[in-house]
Amino acid sequence: MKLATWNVNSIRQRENHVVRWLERVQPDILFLQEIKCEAPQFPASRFEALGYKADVVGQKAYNGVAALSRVPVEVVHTALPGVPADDAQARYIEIRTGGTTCIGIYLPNGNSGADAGYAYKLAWMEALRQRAATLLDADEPLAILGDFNVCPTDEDLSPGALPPTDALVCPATRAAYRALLWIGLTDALRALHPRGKLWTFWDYQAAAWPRDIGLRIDHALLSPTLAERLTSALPDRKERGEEQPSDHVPVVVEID
DNA sequence: ATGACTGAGCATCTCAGA
Repeated sequence: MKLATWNVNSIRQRENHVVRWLERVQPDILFLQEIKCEAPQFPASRFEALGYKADVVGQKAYNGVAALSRVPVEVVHTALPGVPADDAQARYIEIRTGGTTCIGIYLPNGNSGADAGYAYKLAWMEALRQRAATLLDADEPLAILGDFNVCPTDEDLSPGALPPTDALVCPATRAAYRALLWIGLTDALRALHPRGKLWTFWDYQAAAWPRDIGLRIDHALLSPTLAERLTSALPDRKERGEEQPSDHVPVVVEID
């Protein structure tokens, strides 16, 4: 099983990139983030032509997630259980394929909206931890992929790329990420590549890409039985060098 | 030489991203 996640920074701007990438990599499921449109504007037919069904959780202008699947899936949730029902932000999609639960997330950045914005990020992370714990208690396979907006350690960003107070790196954010690991999830990329740069994001500004100033903020977390069968896990750096790229690249994991 | 980005929207600027 090949699972992938990609923050595309507008699906309408990146439609052709995603089509070419699906043809090249052929994942079973690709989770998308920041599609930045509502479901009717999502170019589902382009992907259906390649054999991928689109399940879309959209909103106007901001956020928005989707799952493209070439295997049979059923949608279980389109919002994160435990987040207030009046939250209209499209950041979560939970699907099942066979007995495996796969979740795609776009975790709040936390740098905007002052104290309330950051509190929302932490509340969202705690709700995700509780949802994951519930699913792990059922002892069935679970994978969570997406843009977590967390650099888990100092090895996950170029030195000086962000101030230590930034919502992507500050201690409370990292503690909330570690809490996801403590309940039994495995960080797939670090499980196979414990050291070194594994950037998944390069800012558009300040020539970050040619200087290789990046962050690792897109992750794949696996339950124990999936982690035991993990055979590869890498960001696809090639995509950042394409014309008009997203600022994120895909992350791909393969499970035997 | 202290520079410098991208996208959506009701838009000629603001907000958000990270």
